[in-house]
Amino acid sequence: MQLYQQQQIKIHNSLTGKKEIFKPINEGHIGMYVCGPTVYSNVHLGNVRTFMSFDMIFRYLKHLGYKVRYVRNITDAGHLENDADTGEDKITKKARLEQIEPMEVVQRYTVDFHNILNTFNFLPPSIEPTATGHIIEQIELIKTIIDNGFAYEVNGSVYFDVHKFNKSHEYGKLSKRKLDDLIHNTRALDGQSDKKNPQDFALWKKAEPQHIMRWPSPWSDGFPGWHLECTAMSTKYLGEQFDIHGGGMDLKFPHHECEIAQNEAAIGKSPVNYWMHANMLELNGQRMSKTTGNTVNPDELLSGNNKFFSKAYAPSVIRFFIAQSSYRSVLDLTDEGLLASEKGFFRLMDAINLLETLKASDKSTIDIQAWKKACYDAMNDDFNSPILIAHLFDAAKYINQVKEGQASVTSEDLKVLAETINTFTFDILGLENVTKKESGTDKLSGAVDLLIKLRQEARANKDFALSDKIRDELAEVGIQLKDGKEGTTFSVN
RNA sequence: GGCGUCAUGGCCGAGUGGCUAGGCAAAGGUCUGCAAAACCUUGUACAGCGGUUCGAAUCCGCUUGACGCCUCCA
Repeated sequence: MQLYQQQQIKIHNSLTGKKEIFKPINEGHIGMYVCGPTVYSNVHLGNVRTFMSFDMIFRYLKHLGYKVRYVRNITDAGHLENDADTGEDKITKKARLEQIEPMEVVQRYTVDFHNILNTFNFLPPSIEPTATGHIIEQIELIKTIIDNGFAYEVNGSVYFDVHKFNKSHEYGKLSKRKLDDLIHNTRALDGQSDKKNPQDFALWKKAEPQHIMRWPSPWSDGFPGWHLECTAMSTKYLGEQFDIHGGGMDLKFPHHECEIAQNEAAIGKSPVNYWMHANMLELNGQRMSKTTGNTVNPDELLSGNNKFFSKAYAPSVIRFFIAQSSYRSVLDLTDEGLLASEKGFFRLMDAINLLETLKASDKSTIDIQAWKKACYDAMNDDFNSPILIAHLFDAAKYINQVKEGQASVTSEDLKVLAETINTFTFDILGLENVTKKESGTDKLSGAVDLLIKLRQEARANKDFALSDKIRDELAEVGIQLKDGKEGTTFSVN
């Protein structure tokens, strides 16, 4: 019996705008695709937030016993800079700017991306395919769409015929747009386009002579269009229809809309059962933007080397901060917010670290099974991590109460409590117990225990000058002493 | 201009047609040699204006404001 057979998940489906009971296509198996980064610059913090949300979702689904194939692509083929035919590939542009090979740019920023995600304790996806590794699949997909009559070739480029598609299908159903509205609101393009209609989008672009990234195709030496790679790779690894497709809110239109259109045009089926969109991350109440300077890189946030934040924050603190809001809400990144989360985070860690010191009684003063169920209920409700965290704090309070002798727990319940809180905090939220030192722990705690003992003696002798000196100077090097009923413990900040 | 999302206490941030979210901050108390930590107690919030309802902050309409997409962007 797997856990998922006892838990019923609800997911907010962008397609319907409602929370729906989640039912995978194949029982016990889940296919999940998330649009990955374009590796032409350092990974964006907002990007990290989105992937972190899906990392948590991936972790929870796995915890429930599902066999999850999680595919997150790397876009390394570059997207067009604009609609015009003179549009330059983003990656090519950067390469020229920096006088290096396109694939060198891709390599550098792919490594950066992985480094950042590792720092944040991400689980790797099951498959991380690259767009350049799937050119053949994309060409085959274009052929099929042309054969089905939904694309046309002009001067070596191939475009998706949105108007024709819309006659038999519903273009815009994900983003709730009507083609008529789009027609009336499309700006006039500068220069000439080969497209029949401005709403059409490229499946294949003929490469200009100076364009370095290019592949042969039946139509021209060129490169695939913006939206094609995700369709090709999701179909290849997850099948024509799969369970969950995620990404940032800003990808809803046109990117995801076009993915649906490509799938329906090629295969005749809508590819995804549950579309999930993570909301935006703001910095001090405003969208992050390189042009206005209102932006901070993940490594700058982690190092504290930036002008927005008063200090460096541990990766788990940032993770905790993000988990304290719902993935569907706009989240405002501020120094105050991070400071508040940091305090809460360490309070939670301190409580968890007290678990092994708790003494069991013959009676529990809370209903541990009800608490455990509440944790699952929170995550089952569209992965509501803020509610889960509220329950974790309830447990922290309970742990402290038991420690203080104001509450009690049976050894059986203590086991359930410890197991559950560890599972949700570390396995599912992906937090790391940073107050526990990995190496040198024994030596450090041996030394601090000695100081604690000396301080005890000083206090017994009423030599408070000495005892306070030990306490205060330890605090200065980041070691906080905590006097409790059972003696003194310490934590390292 | 079009489409969409959202407006919650000092701050952050959930949720809900009638019953405590939670965190941070604040105040009082317990403990302590004094502190810190921990625990206990306290705050009665839901943009404005109408409407539906026995009852709405929660549903509907309008107004105002913020944000996203419509052009690469998670």
